[in-house]
Amino acid sequence: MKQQHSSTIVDIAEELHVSPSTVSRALKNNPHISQKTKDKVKKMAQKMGYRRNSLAAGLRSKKSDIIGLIVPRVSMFFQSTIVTAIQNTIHASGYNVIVCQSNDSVELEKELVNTLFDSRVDGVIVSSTMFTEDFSHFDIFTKHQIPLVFYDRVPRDFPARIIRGKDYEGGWDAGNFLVERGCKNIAFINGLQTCNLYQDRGAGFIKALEDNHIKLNKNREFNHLLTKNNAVKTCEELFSTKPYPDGVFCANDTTAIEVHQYVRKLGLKIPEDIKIIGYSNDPRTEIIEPAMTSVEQYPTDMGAAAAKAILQLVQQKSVVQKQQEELIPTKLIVRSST
Amino acid sequence: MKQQHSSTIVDIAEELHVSPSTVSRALKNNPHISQKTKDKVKKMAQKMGYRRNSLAAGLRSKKSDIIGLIVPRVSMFFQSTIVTAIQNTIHASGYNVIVCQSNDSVELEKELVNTLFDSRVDGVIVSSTMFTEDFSHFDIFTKHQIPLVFYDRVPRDFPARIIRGKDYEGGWDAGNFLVERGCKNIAFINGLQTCNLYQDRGAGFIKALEDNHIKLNKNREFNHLLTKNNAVKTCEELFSTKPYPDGVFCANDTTAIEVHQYVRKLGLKIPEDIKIIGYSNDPRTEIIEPAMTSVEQYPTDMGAAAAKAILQLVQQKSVVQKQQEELIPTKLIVRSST
DNA sequence: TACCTTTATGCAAACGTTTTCCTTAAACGT
DNA sequence: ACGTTTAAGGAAAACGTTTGCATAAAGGTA
Repeated sequence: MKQQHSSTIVDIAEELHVSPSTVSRALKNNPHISQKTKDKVKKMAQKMGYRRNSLAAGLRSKKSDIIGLIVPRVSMFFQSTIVTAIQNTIHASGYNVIVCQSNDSVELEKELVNTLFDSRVDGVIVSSTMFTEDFSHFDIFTKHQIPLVFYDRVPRDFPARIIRGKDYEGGWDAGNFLVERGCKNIAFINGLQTCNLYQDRGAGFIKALEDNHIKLNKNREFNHLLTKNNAVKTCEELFSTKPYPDGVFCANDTTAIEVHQYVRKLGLKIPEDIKIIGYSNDPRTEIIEPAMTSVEQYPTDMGAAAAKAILQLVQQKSVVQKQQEELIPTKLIVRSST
Repeated sequence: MKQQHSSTIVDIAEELHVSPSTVSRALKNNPHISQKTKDKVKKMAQKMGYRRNSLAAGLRSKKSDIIGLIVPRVSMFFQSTIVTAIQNTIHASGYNVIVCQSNDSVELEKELVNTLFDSRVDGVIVSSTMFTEDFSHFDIFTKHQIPLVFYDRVPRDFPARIIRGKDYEGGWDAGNFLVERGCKNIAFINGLQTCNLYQDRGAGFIKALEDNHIKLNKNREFNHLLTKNNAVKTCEELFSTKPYPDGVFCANDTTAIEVHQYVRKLGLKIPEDIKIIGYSNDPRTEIIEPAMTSVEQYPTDMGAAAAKAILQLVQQKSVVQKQQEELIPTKLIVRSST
């Protein structure tokens, strides 16, 4: 009953009185093998419960049919949607994905890079941590000709394919829309400036205000980790003195939701007294009341684009020499909060 | 510049005029190697940019230090939280995790089982699809002595470690609480009966009503996939005739939220006219207004338990012969919706 | 001095494939 | 009837480690 030793290509060969090479070729539908032999081999493989050892195969052939994926965390809506899209696309092409979470830790990210390299993955897709400014730990892939694609959180300058959202435009749209809706006294809660996302969203937002001849008061602008706790602290500061702002743009939805809850507790009416815009179109934004205006990033499209990019590079075994960007549009989803 | 050929243990050996075995042992801190040699080897490895080939190592040593994880989808809050917990715990013990999504497809699940086996993972953690009733495709692991742990969506009878929530108790608490709050005319929207979760939540819920001498009207009980669309359809049926139910228990939060929105559009007041309870304590439940009562499942604890279980089995190389269950408690989080 | 341990290292096989280079026999063309 | 092509398959090396066994040197003991 207990079958300790899983059968190998050699076992099948012996059973059938053919050579191991014939078995290997037959299983891979090599044209040099007759149909009759192929059938015979496959039937026996089936019967003996043969399963190929991909470690051995990968060692010899120098490819694993595995794509590595490094993401900051799968528990964020945007990222988990992307992971799903990537996995579906890649699996449909016969490759497998191994998903690793960096937990937004640069140290862990470096470790994961090494682990993936050690596993000899055929290609890598990365959305870096929020704190990654030096991307040199990814050099090992380019140095060894392993295709590399970044998405969303990406380096400014790195010889790789880059898929990113139009964060500048997303920020601009948010800023412009607040002004259009009559906001004069605007606050802006942005993320850490170590990350391209927040640099771009911020630059776009501020440009929109400038374009409308509105200036952003310096003490109405915040740059910090966009967590619940930080959002509350910022609210305490922001609403410690009147006049209150009449419009707030938050560079992520978690923050926007906290602000929303805070100002309602304060007795302010949304959108009459204050308008709020978030970023990412998280499912919570349409549940909250009044529903929140937010910037849609089309994560499914972004994931599919990243997957297609890596597949293309892997299949044609080419490594890009210089940065090559692809942009995914954004769209302001207008709801009751504005 | 372009370093095509990554250096191997043999390269280091030649450089240092020692044997490959010495290098191998030195790198793994084998006690038979002198400290001097270890230092020398490690320094050279570093200098030459050596990275071990884990395919080769795994092939020879018959272990990969990789734990496979099969989950239905990472985009659900409960699951993504668990994945994170599992990954953190396992990584801390020096193993790596490869995450695979079955997308709730039994076919894909079978494929993933094979892929993981082919990669010779050291152990496997599984939360099955909602439709998996026949678990025999997992036999390959037990047959080859590869430890296996199921969590959340688990088989009724399978020789493996099982970590599951107290769904029966969770259901009972929900039922009992609705009665306590005065509901007489109760509706129950449950998931597909192919899945242990919904069988248990259902059985517990109904038992609670029985214990309170309340009977559940058959046309107030639904069993279907718990999607948004289905929730709306069920609402249309449920609220097509009066009297409306005065309490609803939904076996997941997505459904509870849809019901919530539906009855508010209908002009009913929550909780005065109707009370609603969901399951899983999804972040959306505390955002929605009024905030929703829901059953907390402690996904982080469940993930940690699953990870510890597999690590223990892998490290002592033991395979369990008969089902062995560990239960994670649940807790009814009472909010304004009741 | 002879013998036994201990310590540090080398040798070579083994892991299960894939792949390069051959061999053989049959089929083909003229 | 001859050389030439084609089809089918085998032999053996190779991929980069790990590991059981052997060995040499150094140290300890009687």
